Amino acid sequence: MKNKIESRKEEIIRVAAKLFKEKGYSAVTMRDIAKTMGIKAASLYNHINSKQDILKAIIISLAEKFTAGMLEIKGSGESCINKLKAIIKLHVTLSSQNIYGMASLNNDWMHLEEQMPYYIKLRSEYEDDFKNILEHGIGEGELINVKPDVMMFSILTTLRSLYLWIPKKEDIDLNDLTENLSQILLDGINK
Amino acid sequence: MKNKIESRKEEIIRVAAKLFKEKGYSAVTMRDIAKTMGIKAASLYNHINSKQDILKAIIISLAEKFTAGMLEIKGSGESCINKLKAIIKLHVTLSSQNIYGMASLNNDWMHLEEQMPYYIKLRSEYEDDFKNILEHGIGEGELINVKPDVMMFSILTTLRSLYLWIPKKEDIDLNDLTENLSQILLDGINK
DNA sequence: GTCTATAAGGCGATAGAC
DNA sequence: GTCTATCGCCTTATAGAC
Repeated sequence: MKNKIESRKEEIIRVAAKLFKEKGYSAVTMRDIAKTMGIKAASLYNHINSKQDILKAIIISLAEKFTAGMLEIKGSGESCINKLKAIIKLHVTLSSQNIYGMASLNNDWMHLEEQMPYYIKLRSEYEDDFKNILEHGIGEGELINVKPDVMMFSILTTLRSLYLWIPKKEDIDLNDLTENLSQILLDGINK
Repeated sequence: MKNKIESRKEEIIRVAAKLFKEKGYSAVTMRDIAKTMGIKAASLYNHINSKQDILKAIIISLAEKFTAGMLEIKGSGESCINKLKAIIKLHVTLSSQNIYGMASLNNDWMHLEEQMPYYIKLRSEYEDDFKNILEHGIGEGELINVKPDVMMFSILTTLRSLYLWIPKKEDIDLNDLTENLSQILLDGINK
């Protein structure tokens, strides 16, 4: 893990992501970002080329981390249930490390310009891989025989919303959360 | 159920909700709404007072429907599991009837002005009622003993995201969906 | 009820001084 | 690297003709 001093560009991206989470990309102005940093809007352009570049930096790097995580899980040779537990852990880890970025990834991707097709491709491939794991689990009798579409929707929307919920619990233990989520998502809540 | 002819005001709200789902409240202009309706932006102001009024009309009416539904479920005297099934059905029903409005309810509530505190109040009370049902279920041994916060988060985020998913399945049967979701959310997917 | 014209201000981005 | 000043465009909303 690199631990170098945060560059001005990195600071802009960090501050912007936080504001994007609160109001959304379109409602945040370059003047808002600059004011939060204590400088003038024009000064931002010495470090970034455009507002769009900030959004791109936030979303694409995060989407690629999910793709890399799924690639590893796919090739792990584990059982379906263990692969699903690994996916849950992947989402808890990346969401807790990038709470603000996750908001843009979920809610502001439609404001991407040149990078939109690339983002859509990564997301589609991720969902295909996820569904493939579920279909194998059903085929080999590990999972109940319910439509894999509905299963994936249910699990993935919960995981994608983690960023909304993790910051609220200040005393949260991420291992506990991963364990509780695995139990609830895989085994249900009915005794 | 009223079946009167759609007024111009209702048309504006319907068209706006669809655009808000695609790009978010802040990124949709009055010109966008007007152009979709085939009129000029200035003409919209003969039917509504402001852009903010449109958002208010979309979000508050929907939030109040959820509150009314929860009130009925709370007083039903059913078991915890049956109350949860009724909540799932409530979300499937309201989401399928208001796909575009659900997007604003989830993503654009932070752009409410005067009505924001009222919206926050309705949402908090809904979540408190939901958690209360879960806590009773745990206390009486109907549900497994996992943190009710995590349970509620998991179920409620899935239900709140239904609007993203229902329109994709053109041939969907809402009773099937309710049944599948109940099975997955309550009993899990692990065989 | 819709139009044209316009007010009053905010937007992203650039030029050039320091 | 930050500033002031500014450009050209877009924003919500209003006034008043038809």
